[in-house]
Amino acid sequence: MELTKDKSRHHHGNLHAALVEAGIEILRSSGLDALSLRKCAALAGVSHAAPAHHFGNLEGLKWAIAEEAFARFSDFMRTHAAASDDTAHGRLLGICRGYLAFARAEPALYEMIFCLQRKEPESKRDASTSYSILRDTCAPFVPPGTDPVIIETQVWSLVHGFALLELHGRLGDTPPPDDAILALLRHIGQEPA
Amino acid sequence: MELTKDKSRHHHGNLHAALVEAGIEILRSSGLDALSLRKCAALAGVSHAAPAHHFGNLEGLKWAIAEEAFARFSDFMRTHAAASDDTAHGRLLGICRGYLAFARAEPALYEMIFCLQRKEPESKRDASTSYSILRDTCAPFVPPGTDPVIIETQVWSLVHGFALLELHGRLGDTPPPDDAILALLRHIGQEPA
DNA sequence: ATCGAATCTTTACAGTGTCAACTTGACACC
DNA sequence: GGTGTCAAGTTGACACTGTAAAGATTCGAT
Repeated sequence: MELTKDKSRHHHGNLHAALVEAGIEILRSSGLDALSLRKCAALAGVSHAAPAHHFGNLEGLKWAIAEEAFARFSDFMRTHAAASDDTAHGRLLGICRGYLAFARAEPALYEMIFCLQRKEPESKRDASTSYSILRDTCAPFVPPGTDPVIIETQVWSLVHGFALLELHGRLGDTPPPDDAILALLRHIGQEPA
Repeated sequence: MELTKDKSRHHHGNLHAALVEAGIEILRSSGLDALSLRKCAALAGVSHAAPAHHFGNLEGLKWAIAEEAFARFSDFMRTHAAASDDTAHGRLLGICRGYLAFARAEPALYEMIFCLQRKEPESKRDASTSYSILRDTCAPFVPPGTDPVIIETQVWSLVHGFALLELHGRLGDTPPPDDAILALLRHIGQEPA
């Protein structure tokens, strides 16, 4: 059951990473509610109070896990963007499909990173790279004189809302297909007729 | 501190409603994480195990609170819709503004009702009336031959995503104004150019 | 080799959900 | 009136949680 053996040594060597990996494992197998400091400690083969020493508290551990999760999340979007048409619209649809694919592939991870209340500014290496993907992909659709944040927030809101509604079972047993929802993005940046 | 006095009687009389009200009070003052069976019991002036007798478990209590919350949520949407232009677009913007206003006025309540994982089909009287408001308001925008669920999900996703992103602090200190985001809805139901 | 600091363990405590057994009260029935 | 029955709450217990304090161990620099 333990991910790391070698209980001989007092010092673990790389406990930080081991605890993050244990947390991801628990999230995957048992969901967000099952994540606890003590279970991570047990899975890493370490005493129950060790995680607090590294991360301060449970929220600290969650942010550490989130940092790793954001990296995988960005990869998902990049991969799906590369598999789409090499046009502005194709790339936009691509990252949206990647976004939704990640939410379905790693629901607990997805829910954790986005439902985690941000109190301090996030570290440079996690969410900001995901956001820069969004920003770059949205750039061709920003009309002159418009704040890019508006376009980015429209896209993000639509995809994020859809992902969460489906994840929480609000869309019933047969949610509408992704592309039907994403079709709204064909009008992104257009002036109203 | 207790909401209900009269500790003389063994039977409370209306403990169900009292516990729901206590839960709402706790959500308002201390947020979603602070909600617990025991605190509700204490606030209602009753023993710690009484809530479980009524609601089975914590999730049962949450669903009971959600039922009341959905009613207030529907009122919010109706009120804001009535205060908007009496056109199809005006009503659509109205319920969206009501949606966002509720999320800001009662963030813990909002987060609870929508992040609660649905396991059994919801009871008839709660979320379905909120959804029928959405359905009725979206009806004028459904093109012939299109599944109405698609239009409804597009609207819901956009507003829900925006509300949650703002609530969780993902949009920074100065989120874009509501109407700038909702402007995307001017194209709802249109065929792509 | 030694000292200090970082790392992890041990112990302890309060709060949580949940269960089983018990008590109290209300109500119908004879 | 007495009685049985059942729902409504209480009490006590248990396992689990986060978190803090204090002790043990190991690493690293001097």
